[in-house]
Amino acid sequence: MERADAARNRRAILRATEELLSSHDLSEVSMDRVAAAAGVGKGTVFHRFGNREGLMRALVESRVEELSAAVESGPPPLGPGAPAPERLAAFFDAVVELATRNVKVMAAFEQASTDRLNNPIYLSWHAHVSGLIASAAPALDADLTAHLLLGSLHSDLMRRFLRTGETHRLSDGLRSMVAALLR
Amino acid sequence: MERADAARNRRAILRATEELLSSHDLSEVSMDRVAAAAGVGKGTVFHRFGNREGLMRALVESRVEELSAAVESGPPPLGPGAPAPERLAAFFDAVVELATRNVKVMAAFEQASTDRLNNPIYLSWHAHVSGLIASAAPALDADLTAHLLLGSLHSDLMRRFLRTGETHRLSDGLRSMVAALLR
DNA sequence: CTACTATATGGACCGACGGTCAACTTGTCG
DNA sequence: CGACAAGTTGACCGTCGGTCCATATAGTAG
Repeated sequence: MERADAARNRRAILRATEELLSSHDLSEVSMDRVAAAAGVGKGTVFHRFGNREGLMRALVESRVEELSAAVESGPPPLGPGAPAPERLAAFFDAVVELATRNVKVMAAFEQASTDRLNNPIYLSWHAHVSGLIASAAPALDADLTAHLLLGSLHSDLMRRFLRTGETHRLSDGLRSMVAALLR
Repeated sequence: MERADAARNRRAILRATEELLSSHDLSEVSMDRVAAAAGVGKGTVFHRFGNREGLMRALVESRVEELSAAVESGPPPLGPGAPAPERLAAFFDAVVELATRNVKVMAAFEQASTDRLNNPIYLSWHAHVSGLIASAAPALDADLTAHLLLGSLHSDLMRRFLRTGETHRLSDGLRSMVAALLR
């Protein structure tokens, strides 16, 4: 069990990080500043989250949970039940939507990651996409194709299209890419 | 004109960086170490290349020149003359080959870049790919599609497939992706 | 309420980093 | 050769992520 004060601080730190990220440039959000903004000592931040990557991952995870649940047991087409191509399209729509709503957080996590291909979030997304591709187009190299598709979704691109408000172009483009691959 | 000693130092620095990158982990290649390995003062490195990103860019540029020349005025299918779909396939083959032969350098540049979508190398590659897509498949969002394809080629993925010696899977996968899109 | 313990806390401290700068040296050219 | 532009240098700077341990406190058993 986590002590009550520890839980309170964890929430305060996550909230402070989020707030700093939304109002400042990524390079200005240091661990010291996070601690100060959360009103705790720097040691506490590291005690709770291990390191910068851990903090950013926790932040991303809090945003991703909902999507994971919807994918695993929500209604089609995102959840189980719909044909693979439709599930794929729905998944990428959802990811783009999620990512554009949280660009700053995603960028922070991306930058703090040492091992982008092996973090739990990427792994679960890759497993999902790869599985769907394998069942919809057995002739494809599903594992690799999933990597290629997910690789397209980096935060720089998100920012570019978010800045001009054209996030629909992103989803549309990905949709037609998926469609073309599965044809 | 660049003075003789300056030119000599420039070459020494580039050579030292390359050597350090190939024999050490990326995180161990600091500007101090580069200077020491090149046998020059730290100030010289910054005087020549501006900052870390500039140094890494110069290193990448030296590897990329040949490809650029081949694309602009070499023989088909890489150079002008061949149909757009074949030029595209040839281009991605060449980029994968180039990138796998220089993973460490590409990774170092990628990590040091503040602005991945706006550096000169990315810009020229994007212009090339985007132009070919536009002429081969006018119905596509060429600009975006080029970003998506190029986004797939990050150094983490390179490393993954290089480690197991399966770089051909990368080229094959990209080829079929391009083929599917232009079909 | 008290005593005890496991857990949490904070901030001084650390080594390393990228980057600057002013004093100094050296190549170049008339 | 002399003079000046160009290049060189490494001590120095502020900041960063991360550690450590003396101190404080929540939770619990008696």
